[in-house]
Amino acid sequence: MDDISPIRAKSGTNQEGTSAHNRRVMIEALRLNGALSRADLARATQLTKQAVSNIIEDLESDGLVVALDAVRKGRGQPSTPYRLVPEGAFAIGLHIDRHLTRAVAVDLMGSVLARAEANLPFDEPSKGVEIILELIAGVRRDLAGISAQSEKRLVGLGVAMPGPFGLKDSDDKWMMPAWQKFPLLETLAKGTGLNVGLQNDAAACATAERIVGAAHGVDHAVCLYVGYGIGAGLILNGELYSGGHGNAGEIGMALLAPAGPGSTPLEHRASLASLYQHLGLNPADSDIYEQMNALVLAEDTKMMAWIDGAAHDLRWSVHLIETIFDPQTVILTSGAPEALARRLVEAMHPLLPSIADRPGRMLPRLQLGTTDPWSIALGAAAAPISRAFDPLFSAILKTSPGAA
Amino acid sequence: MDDISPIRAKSGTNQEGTSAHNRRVMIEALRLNGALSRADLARATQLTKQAVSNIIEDLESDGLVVALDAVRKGRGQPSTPYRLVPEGAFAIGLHIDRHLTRAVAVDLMGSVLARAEANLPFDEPSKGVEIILELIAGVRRDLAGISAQSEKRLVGLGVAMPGPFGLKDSDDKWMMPAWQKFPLLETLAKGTGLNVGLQNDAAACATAERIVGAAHGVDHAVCLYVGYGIGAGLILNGELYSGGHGNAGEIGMALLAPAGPGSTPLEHRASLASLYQHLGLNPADSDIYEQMNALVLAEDTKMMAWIDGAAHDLRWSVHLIETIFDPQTVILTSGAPEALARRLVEAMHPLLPSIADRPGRMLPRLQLGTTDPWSIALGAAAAPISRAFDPLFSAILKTSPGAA
DNA sequence: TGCATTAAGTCAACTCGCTTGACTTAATTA
DNA sequence: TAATTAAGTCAAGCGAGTTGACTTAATGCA
Repeated sequence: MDDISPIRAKSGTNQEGTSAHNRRVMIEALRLNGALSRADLARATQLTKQAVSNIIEDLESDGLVVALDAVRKGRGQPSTPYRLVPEGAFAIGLHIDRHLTRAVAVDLMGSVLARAEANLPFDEPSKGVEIILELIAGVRRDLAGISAQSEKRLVGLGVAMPGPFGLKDSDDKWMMPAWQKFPLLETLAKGTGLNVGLQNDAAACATAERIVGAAHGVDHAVCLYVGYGIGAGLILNGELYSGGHGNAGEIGMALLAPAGPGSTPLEHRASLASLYQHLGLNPADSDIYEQMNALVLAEDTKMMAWIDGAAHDLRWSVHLIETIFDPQTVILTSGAPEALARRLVEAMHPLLPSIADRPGRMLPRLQLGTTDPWSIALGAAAAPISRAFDPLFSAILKTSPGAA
Repeated sequence: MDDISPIRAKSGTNQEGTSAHNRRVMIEALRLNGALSRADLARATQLTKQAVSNIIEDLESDGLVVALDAVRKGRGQPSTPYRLVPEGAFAIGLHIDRHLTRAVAVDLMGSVLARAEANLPFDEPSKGVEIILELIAGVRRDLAGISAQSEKRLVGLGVAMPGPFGLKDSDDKWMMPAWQKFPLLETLAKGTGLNVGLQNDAAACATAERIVGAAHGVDHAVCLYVGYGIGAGLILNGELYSGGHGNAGEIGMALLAPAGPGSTPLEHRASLASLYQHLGLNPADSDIYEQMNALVLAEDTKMMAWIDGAAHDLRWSVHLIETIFDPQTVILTSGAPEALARRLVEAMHPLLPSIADRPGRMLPRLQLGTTDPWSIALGAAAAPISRAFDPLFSAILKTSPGAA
């Protein structure tokens, strides 16, 4: 953000930027529409048939798209649809949580091809990094067994971990203080030789919903993630928004009232950490997931009470989010078992009135997203893919580091 | 957003898009840095000297920039700095409020060159539009007296009025129901022959702060506007964010608590409307501004009580905004007298803790912005200028309607 | 059966805007 | 006075989308 030079200016662009943008537009169009012919693409992108032909030829020789069988649909020469090749690119995603870390390998379409997990020492990042590097190496080996070209086509490593990042030194047990100070990204970049990017867990969840979930093709969506903490992933104008310092959406610390006894952080009321505390569960238990599921299915009184309490605050969070962002939809995702997340969404209804309560809505105001515990790692992996292949403003600029 | 064609895709770009982007980058660089030589611009934008030379030549012949005297600064040939020409473009801004409407003409630098105001019938838009068209015509005449080329260089008409827009039919007295239904933009477009754009008052305020105020050159800022209602103008990634349906930032309807007795819209506690009600003032009084000012200067008990109450809720609003957006700064602007706004900002301190409370901050967490009652009209006028001259993603696309 | 119609896709020449590298201009410094 | 440094220009080059004519291959109608 802060330039070394005192002159502030955006970067210019040239034909390379044009070409990069158009390639990305093609890829996005194929991702959103499944398969399209060159003529379809030309109409949709407003480029000429010839320009599209050249770009598709390039993409095909790069192994990113393939032709399908020609289809006859009425008069005229049959069209040849093209679709993305899943094996056209791969990425590694890493999800670091308090007690556990997960790594996945995904392809261009966001399918998970390999996965691995391991326990993580909460307070010893230097040991933890070794475990992580081993985990990543394992996933890479698995991936290499699936596609011989995987290493060449690996576009990066995405890391997701609980935020917020870069605050004052803090010993807040909600965060992971030892990890906050450790030079994680540099170490991982050295250890893997890959481009490394970081986002918080909620942002990763939103990225996952955008590539393969409920936010696919939606340009304005907010993804509420109820994990150990709670956060919101913001998709604004079709891009993830990270704020001035990368901490946008870190609503766990949001106070529920301006002052007085109700002035509690949201995280203390509506997060799995608060649930564990309420129920006296130990988050380090290996069967914690099953314990929660059983309690929900049994309609355990204390569980139901927590759900009602959390729903009360989440309902209002949705109201505030709608009021502030005017999104097309809000998606609730969670690291909790699906039955629990479903009960939570049900308990949040009826929603509070807001500007989202408008005529002619296409999407529901609130929907249940994924509850797959691997989805954050998936979202982390989707981030480098998105950086490399989605049409972004930054991708046209001369300083753009991304490749496509 | 919703295409007629079932195929969804972004538009491609070509050399025209490249050129348009680079022109805009030059203009923005000159706006942010005052005056720069071609060599400076080449370094800042990462374009070649030659490319910059050609673009500057074009801009000069278009009357958008002029050369200043050459400056010697060390070895080498002296550089010739260029600066923007204020008379390079003009725009009209219109601020429609409940009882009053204001029109201004501004130049490329955002200086107000002409202004006019009139009372407006609250319930009769068809009569109101005639008044408005007359007002605009008057401002245009004044502008033509200042610059002979003004008509040729008029890039558009920006309209700001209280939102939210496009909701269910409502007779909420806080809104302007008759105006919501009236085809205002079409009528104004026909009546003036100009491109017309609409934003809500808080967004206009943020646009004004960005072009000539505290948000100049800041890419992540939120502008709280305390007017008859209350709203937030969101500047994210250097662009105004409007949400999925143009109502982002309409926080007046945000409930202050999830349920129960405290569940009041923010607008009922922290807006000038609530102040008028609290003090028993009549907003239609012509000297309402002076009345408020006198009460603040006299430290009137009821006034101070309102300030304390509003500050209580606003302090918390700032906390939530910081938590959700992670902006570089929050700017409080108001249609109230400066003394009142200043007291309000003072009463909001100390601010609540949030992620904005970080080490190494450059900008204050909260600052007082403009209290000029004309600033919304100014912001409305700045919008078409921004659309036409700022580097925007949409400006590189083939469908881009803006001119530069 | 045969020909007009329609649409996908290609060919080759063109244009536009940035790039390249050498060159000119004009100042400072030794 | 000559070397050095930096701004800015010149002219050829190149890459990517555009243009318009052409080819290919279906359908539909007589």
